[in-house]
Amino acid sequence: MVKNVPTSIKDQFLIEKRRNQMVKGAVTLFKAKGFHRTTTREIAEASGFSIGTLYEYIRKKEDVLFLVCDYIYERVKERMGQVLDMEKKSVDCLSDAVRSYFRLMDEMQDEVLVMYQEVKALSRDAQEYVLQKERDMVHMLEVVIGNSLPYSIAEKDLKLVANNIFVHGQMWGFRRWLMQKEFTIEEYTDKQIDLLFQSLNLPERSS
Amino acid sequence: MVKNVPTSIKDQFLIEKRRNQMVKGAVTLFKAKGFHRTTTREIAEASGFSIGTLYEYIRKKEDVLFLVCDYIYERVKERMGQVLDMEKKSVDCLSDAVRSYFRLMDEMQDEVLVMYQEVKALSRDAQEYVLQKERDMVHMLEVVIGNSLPYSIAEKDLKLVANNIFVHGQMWGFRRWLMQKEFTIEEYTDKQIDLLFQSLNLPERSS
Amino acid sequence: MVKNVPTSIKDQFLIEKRRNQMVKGAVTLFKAKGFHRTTTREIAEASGFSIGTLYEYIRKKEDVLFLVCDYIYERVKERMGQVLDMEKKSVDCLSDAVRSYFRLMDEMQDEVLVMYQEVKALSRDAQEYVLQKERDMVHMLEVVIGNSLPYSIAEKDLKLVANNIFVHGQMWGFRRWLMQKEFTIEEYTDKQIDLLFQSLNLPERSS
Amino acid sequence: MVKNVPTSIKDQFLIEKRRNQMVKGAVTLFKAKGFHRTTTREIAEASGFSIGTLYEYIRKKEDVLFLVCDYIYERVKERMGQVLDMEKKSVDCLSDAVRSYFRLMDEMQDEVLVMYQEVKALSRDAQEYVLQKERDMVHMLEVVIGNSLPYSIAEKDLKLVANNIFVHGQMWGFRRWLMQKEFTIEEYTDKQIDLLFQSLNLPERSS
DNA sequence: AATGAATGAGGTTTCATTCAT
DNA sequence: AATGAATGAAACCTCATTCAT
Repeated sequence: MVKNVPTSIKDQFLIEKRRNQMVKGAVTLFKAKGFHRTTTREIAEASGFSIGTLYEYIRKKEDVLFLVCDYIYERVKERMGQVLDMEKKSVDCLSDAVRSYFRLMDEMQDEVLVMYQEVKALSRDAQEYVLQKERDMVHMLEVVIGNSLPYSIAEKDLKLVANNIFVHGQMWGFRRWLMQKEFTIEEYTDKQIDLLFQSLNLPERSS
Repeated sequence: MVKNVPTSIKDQFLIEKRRNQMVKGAVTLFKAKGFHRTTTREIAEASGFSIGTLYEYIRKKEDVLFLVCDYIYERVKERMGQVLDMEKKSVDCLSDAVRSYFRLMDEMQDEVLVMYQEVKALSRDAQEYVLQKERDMVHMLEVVIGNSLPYSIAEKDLKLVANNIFVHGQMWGFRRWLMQKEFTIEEYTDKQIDLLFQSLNLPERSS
Repeated sequence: MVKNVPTSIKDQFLIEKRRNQMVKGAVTLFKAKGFHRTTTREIAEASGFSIGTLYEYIRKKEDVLFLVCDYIYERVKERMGQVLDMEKKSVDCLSDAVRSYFRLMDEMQDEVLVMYQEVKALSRDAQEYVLQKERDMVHMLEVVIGNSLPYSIAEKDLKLVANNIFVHGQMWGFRRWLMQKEFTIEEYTDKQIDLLFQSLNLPERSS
Repeated sequence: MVKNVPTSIKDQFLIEKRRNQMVKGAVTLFKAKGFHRTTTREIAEASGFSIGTLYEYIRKKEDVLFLVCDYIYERVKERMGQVLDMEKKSVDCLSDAVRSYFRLMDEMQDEVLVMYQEVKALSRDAQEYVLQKERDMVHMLEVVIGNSLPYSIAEKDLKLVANNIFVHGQMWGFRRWLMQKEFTIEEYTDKQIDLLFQSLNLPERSS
């Protein structure tokens, strides 16, 4: 399930460290100029090492983008996992999960925006990999919703609701110019949860 | 409000014709390879004329992308206008509008996908122009919703709901690999309208 | 049997002209620095046009080398053809052919040297193509020898003798530092023909 | 006359050992991909040590090629010396020498091919050195021929015949695709010796 | 109006070599 | 002696744009 980017470096710890530098530098650049307008030299510079060193840790420019995408999904999965681990299966759990997810999407706005706009620059393979990660995440939401509902719900409806929540979270980032002029992240979260609960016939949150 | 792409050609009719050829050819290419990976030569070829001729009708490659975006929004606005023109202000009007909008998003999937993935390649100016068009469209939805509701609703809630609907429509296209394996466009539309109506406390649709 | 190098130029006459410029420029450079040490920019400059233009007439640097090889073989085949066309089938015909071939190898020394040292830089495909041309040329020599001999000779012996002659011709060029200090091309030719005739038990040439 | 490649290692025995590893690995690689397409990293790996270590035993990549060429000539000279040492000066001696030389060329095919195709990648200095070795070897053949002939022969003719033999030997390797489909090494040797003897007016070999 | 040959800036990637450990 | 991470010059190639015909 893990797709490793080849490297000629042997020190695993160094790989980790350098690639983190890369992701950090690259996200800033991609956000500002997009993947295609960013040169590999700029990425190297922003990462704090030479172009030669950059290519010791990746094979192709595309690998940087893949690393960025991977980084995002790893973070999301980690966070979602924390919420899911909580064993209490109640309605509160759902609002907590959504709130948690939205907060993460707010924190990782830049990364999400970048990923949203640039995935299609990845190879078919990498796109498929990223898509699977997305499916996994939506599935996590499905589980939370399923656990939280006091009644049973059709599989398909579950899927749709989960997808809606998922997209609403990303939308906060990728439609920032439209949403963030109107709402704070708290307002946005509250209102979306209200709408969600209403559409699911759940009791008003006490908040 | 209209942003014209300069050209050295005098014959207005010819401009229209050639640019339609361009948009058609370009969308196919952009969908397949993305804006950056598509060359101007390919666009010219797909449009049925030479690279020299292409540059008689645009100034820069970016102009082609702009023309594509413009084309999409023109179509959406036109269609939404038709729905809005209907004077009856009832709940049915809302479901009709959403249904209509979703159907259009289904028809123009490719164009929407392209636009979604490539806007950031436009210049600030053009992006601002496109963003405004999007605001206009969301506003149209706000009007429809406002007109349809039997009760009054806060401005902010209206905006959020309109944005949700807008994104749900696009989501059908840009998350096609996830949605279209699960639903037909009719199912998707019905279910989303159901959820929408429930979240708005509107009576179940009869259909 | 012809392996065309793709180009984006449509004017056939122009292709011919530009490629001749290329071959001329490239041979000089390859002779001086070898294929790998010669840069595409140098080739473009030596050809009298820009790097961009160079790449309108070829796809890869390797194509230049292929064009050079092709040029040589075309020339040799043409010249050998002239000799072979002469219908008189006598011993003189053989010495004429060898003399003719050696003279050509002398004229095209640089090209032959280049080809000798650089064929292995070609792709498998191109190498196969070039090898076939070489087989063709050796076969032409076989025919001349066969026609000239007053007695019959085993197929294998014919092949060996033809190969020897062929290599002796090239050797004049690719071992120039050793041969050309010792002999003039006339001396070299005369002496090789003497040895050849003796080994074939043919009467001493009158010359 | 010996041209030493500088190194920072003191232990002479180690130098010898490591360089043998290098030559062995390098020949395989050069044969497969040519000198220029082979990277120093590959050479190091094929030699069984790290890139850092490689550079402890050579100064520049070219040194590896030089070492390979040197190795070949050392072997040839050694073998030819053995044959020459035999004091009997007869016609048999000539056919033995040729046979011996051809056998060596067969054994060292790969090395000879590599050297043939890559000498021009050496510096002027190294090329001059290698050329001198070649002159030495041709001269050894001249001596053998001179000793074997029952009549006197002009210096120039001697030189030419020696050169022909020399090239015929290498030709077995560098024209392998053409020769080795047609002949076994024994056939090839026999036939070439036949032709040689005939051209020198020597009696048919008994064998 | 239409064509397509020409241009060259600039992008990605490779790889010989160094040097601190 | 051995290692391998770091470097950056330099190579190949692409492609948006121009302009003479």
